[in-house]
Amino acid sequence: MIRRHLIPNAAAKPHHYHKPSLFSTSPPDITPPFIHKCKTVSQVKLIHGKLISCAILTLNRTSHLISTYISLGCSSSAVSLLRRFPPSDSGVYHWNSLIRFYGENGRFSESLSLFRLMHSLSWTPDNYTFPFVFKACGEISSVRAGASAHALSRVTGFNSNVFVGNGLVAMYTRCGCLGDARKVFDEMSVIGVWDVVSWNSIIESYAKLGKPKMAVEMLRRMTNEFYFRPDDITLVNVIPPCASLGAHSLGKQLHGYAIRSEIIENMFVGNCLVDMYAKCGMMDEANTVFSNMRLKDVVSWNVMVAGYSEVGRFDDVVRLFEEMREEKIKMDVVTWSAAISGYAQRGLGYEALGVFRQMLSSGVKPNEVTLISVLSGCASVGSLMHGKEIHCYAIKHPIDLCRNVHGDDNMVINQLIDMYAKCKEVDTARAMFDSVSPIDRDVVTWTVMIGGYSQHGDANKALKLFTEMFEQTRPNAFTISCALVACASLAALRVGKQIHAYALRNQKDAVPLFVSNCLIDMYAKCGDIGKGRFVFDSMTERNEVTWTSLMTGYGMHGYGEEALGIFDEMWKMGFKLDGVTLLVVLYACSHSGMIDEGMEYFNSMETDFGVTPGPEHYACMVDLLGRAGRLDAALRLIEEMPMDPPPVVWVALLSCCRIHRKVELGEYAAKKITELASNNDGSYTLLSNIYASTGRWKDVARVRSLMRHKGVKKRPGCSWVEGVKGTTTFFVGDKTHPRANEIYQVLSDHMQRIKDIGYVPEKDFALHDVDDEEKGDLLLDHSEKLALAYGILTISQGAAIRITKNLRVCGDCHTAFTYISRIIDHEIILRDSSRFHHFKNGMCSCKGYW
DNA sequence: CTAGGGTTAG
Repeated sequence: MIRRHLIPNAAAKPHHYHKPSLFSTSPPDITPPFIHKCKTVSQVKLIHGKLISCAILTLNRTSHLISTYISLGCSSSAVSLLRRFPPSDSGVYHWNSLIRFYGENGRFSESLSLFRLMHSLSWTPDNYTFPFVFKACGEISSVRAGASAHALSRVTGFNSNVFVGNGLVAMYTRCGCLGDARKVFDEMSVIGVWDVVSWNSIIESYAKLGKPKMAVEMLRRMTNEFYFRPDDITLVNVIPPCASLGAHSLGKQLHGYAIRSEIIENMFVGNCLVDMYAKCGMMDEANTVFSNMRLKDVVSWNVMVAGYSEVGRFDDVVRLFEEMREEKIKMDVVTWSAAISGYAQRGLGYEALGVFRQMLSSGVKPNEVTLISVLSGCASVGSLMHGKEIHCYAIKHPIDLCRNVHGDDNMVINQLIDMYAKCKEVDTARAMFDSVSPIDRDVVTWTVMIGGYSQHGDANKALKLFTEMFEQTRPNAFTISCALVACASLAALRVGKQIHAYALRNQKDAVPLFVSNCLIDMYAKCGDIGKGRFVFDSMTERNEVTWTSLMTGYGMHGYGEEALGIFDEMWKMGFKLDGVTLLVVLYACSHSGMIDEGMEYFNSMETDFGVTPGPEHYACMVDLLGRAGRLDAALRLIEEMPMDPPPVVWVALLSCCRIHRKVELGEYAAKKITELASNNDGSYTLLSNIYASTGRWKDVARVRSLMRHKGVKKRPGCSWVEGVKGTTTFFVGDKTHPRANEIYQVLSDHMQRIKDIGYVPEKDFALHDVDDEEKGDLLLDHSEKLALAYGILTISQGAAIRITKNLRVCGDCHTAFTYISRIIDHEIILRDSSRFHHFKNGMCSCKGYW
């Protein structure tokens, strides 16, 4: 009390202080504006100390001190000052400032700690406190803290404040609690405190938490029932839901409203509109909005790029990309990632890699999305080396293989598994798959591995994994289609049917188009083209792949007319016909012996369909002509090729030489294959068989020894037959089956019976797999014959016997099967590496073209 | 002294 009136001693002034003016005066001059001029904490502390020593620390002065401390970020001093005072209404302001200060600096946990401290010191938060607190809870996604603050706001009666209510809705949204957000929103209506922000917040809730329909519905109620005028934030919240719903007419209305209300000037609204039109595939409209935007940022460009990329207008993607460079738009990680992914998705893997390098040199840091994009580029071109490089990059840089930008996904590791599998390193892929603990595997992890096995590894392993998967998770449409591909390659009709049934049982809406396409392919490759047609007929939507799949099916079953019919229809319907379509047509002609038609299509490829023939088309034509015995024409075609003939073309010629026993031409073709440094195991076997068929045994021995010398391994032929209890596989001369004796007995019985009706073994095929002289009974050993015998033994009368062979069927077996089909009560459906043969009543559907 | 915003992927 006495010291209060003491005058500060001027001599106490610290000599090192550079602004003596502050201290050259007496206490009454230390006024608030003066204190606020302090630029450093130490200045404030000096004044603080002075005031204490003068005992003139009034509440009023303290208040200015506290706010100065807070504004300078020295919250500890502010807190220690606040703790000295009993709670008061005016003091709450300082707590609010403190809590806000931490929030503004992203220190949300500390913000909440202060709130708890304040509460424990018996201060009562007010309507300003809660919004800061809820914001902090939302930012750290803590429903616990949020809900307890919510409870406190009820106790204090501040929950009827519109700011508090809006803060709550936002908080629950950020915590992912849509129900709670909606509850708060509804409670607010009871006390009638809604404002535009409340509506914006609840719309945002639905938009962010995956309920676009409800977001749109809330917009309707906001405008139609409660007559609120949407503002720029409303539009930014509701246009993305329109985009994801494909609701372009509502989007257009909002666009119109934005123009009338001049909200269109807001760049964010513009970006949303561009994105909405782009996602609805309306690139012209998107471009109009984009061009009319006065202010654009990198996002405006990004959404345009993404839009063009989505609809496959890749030239426009590149154009925009170049324009961005010219206009010096600073590209961000999204721009680069989108460009990389655009290239990768078009199969332009090396271009994708090039863009990735440019990105690195531009200094923009790649993120998870960038890496998966560039990895998919590596996968698309099968570049293992680059893929490994990216893998190393991911390890060396702070990129979490098991986290995406949202922190909840295995994107990078899944993409790595996919990349390794597509680069034919299936075992490496599997090792990575195994390194992900089962609990962390998601449906994509399983799908890429199953897809890897079904396309580049062992389809049996794919199906095994598919079964294992059910222990942990359920397949999606992508998984299903991968499994169907595996069934198709194994001709596993039974499993294929089960998967088809599963897809039908578990469909939410319709079976997706691409799954149906896989089904057609699966049924066709499993020998049931009728069921493939059934799937085709029951589809409500078809694309070029659908039509091509059915056409391929008809082609490989020898239904040339039907295949050509499909092709004509496709053409009439205006489908884009590409190299693949044409190749399928040519093969259909080849498999049905339609030489003239094939020639006609081939000759008019460029003029009528605008497709330049590639090496595969030439190979197919060589096959077509050669098979028909027109080997000279085939050779002429090769010589007329505008490019250097690749090995496939010569292999096709060689295999025709085998059929027609043309030794010299065969040798010529084989020489070409060797010159092209292609160690094709099939070509050696073919050549050796040509020599064998003409009795040139020394040459046979020479080729065999050459193969041994060069380490060329002949792929072992094997056949499998689908039975009730699963699939049984036979190799050449296989005696490992428990019922081997019975199988051989059945086989020799049948062989004897067909000899009686005119079958003569074609001995030269015996050399297919052996190199000793015992040619006699060896024909009996062929895997397809063993499979057939097993089928006769186990499959019920009248049912088809379905056999699949990994190589081309041997000529003698083909003849034998034709005879056997006369004496057994089964249709024999044989799939070899090139097509289907349906043997029935002494006829084969291939009519000799195989 | 108070709350709310866009884009990229398998």
